[in-house]
Amino acid sequence: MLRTNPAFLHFMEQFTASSAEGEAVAIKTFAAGTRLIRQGDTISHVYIIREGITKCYIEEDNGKDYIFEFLGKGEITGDLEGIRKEKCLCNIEAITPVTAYAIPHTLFSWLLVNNTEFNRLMLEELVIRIRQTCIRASYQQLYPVEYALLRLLALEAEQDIVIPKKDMASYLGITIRSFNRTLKELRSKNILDPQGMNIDLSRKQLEEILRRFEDMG
Amino acid sequence: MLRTNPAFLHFMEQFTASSAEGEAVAIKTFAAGTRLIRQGDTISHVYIIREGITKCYIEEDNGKDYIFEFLGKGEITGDLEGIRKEKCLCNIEAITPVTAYAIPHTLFSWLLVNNTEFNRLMLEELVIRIRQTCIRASYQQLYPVEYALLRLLALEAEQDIVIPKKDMASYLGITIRSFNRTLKELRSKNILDPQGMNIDLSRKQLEEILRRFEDMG
DNA sequence: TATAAAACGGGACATTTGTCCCACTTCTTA
DNA sequence: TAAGAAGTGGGACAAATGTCCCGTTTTATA
Repeated sequence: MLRTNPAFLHFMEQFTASSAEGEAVAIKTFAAGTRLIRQGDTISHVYIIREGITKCYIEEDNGKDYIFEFLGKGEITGDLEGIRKEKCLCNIEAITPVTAYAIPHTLFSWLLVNNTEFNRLMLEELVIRIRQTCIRASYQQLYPVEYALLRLLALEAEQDIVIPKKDMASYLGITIRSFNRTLKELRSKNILDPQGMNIDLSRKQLEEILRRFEDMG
Repeated sequence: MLRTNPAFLHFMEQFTASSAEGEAVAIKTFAAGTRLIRQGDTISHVYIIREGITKCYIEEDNGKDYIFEFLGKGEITGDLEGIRKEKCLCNIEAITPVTAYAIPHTLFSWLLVNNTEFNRLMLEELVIRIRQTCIRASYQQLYPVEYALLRLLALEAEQDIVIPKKDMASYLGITIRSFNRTLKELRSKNILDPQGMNIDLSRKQLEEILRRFEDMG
């Protein structure tokens, strides 16, 4: 759920410090709640997050949001639009204060062609993104919400970040009402702790429950 | 829904015809119903479809399928696994007889590094795939099935291909029962023709109906 | 051509999810 | 500190979707 890319971050640190072209890279800061990128806009920079957490989401015309990922250190965004000049697909919104490298499209394109390492990092990043998006789209479509919610809470516990409830619901593509209802059911089954939304099981027990969903739906 | 990539196909035709390295590329044929790639396998080739149509889908442990795309001429598959050596994410199954270029991973990697055009084509392909997957995941999650079904039927009419009902349902991530029910509702609203599943509206009328969904859900 | 196998279409019912609404808390800020 | 705004949690009902099942039609094949 919170993607990071240490290799990309490391590359940028090196690149800005040691290369002449690195001077074209600016560092921008964004307050929590502001957007790095606005869906539908045409942009001229690619961002690589240096610090902070953002959410990447589509706002549908009916007013609902669908969050794809939370992006942290080293994640790149605006890259799709840098590679194929199209309007921005998603909103990228800071949910904590964010600082990011801003790379002009000209430099971005130049790096893709002239820097093998950068090109490689970009390819791998795109591949990871496709894999994760596909895996999630599939199980959110084919398993009950309870299953997806448990997986989400497990991830949240591993990385210890706190995501607003509203955003978790949007990540699952459901309403807050459904989200709350499912939480309550999990509590009544003693899978979550009585008040909060923490998983009240050992890793092993959790896996056993997830497996049960998978064995027969 | 049926993705194709003429530029990729064209590249392969040129490459196999004119380059020495092209000799490493084999042409394989697959009967309808057989798989080019099996989910979970480790593979050593990338395929580019020369002729025919395949479906790209994940089989979940609970027995349900989720189809991401139907892939036609010029589409590449096995590329994710060629870039990052991981187990296959999806099944690729021929739904018509298929012939495809089979490119060994060694050559694939070599092309990515040494052939700027190929690298470029690959980047663009990945970007397109991400965009489409994201867009679809979002609206399938946030709009009623009726909306997604209409969009699907509109696409099917444009390209004129026939997809089995079972597969259309899997593409939408729903059961055949729900699929039939929705068809019936659309017929009773005179949006589809009385017997079949063809859209019985002008392009304009259809867009009007889709817009209504988008304006308020 | 006869028969089995597969696809099709839909009724009846259960489950899941959304919508609407309200009471209660918490947070702003005038 | 009071008043309004925003967030929380959940009841009641409506709508959407899945499950199970059965009779019909189409397709494949012996």
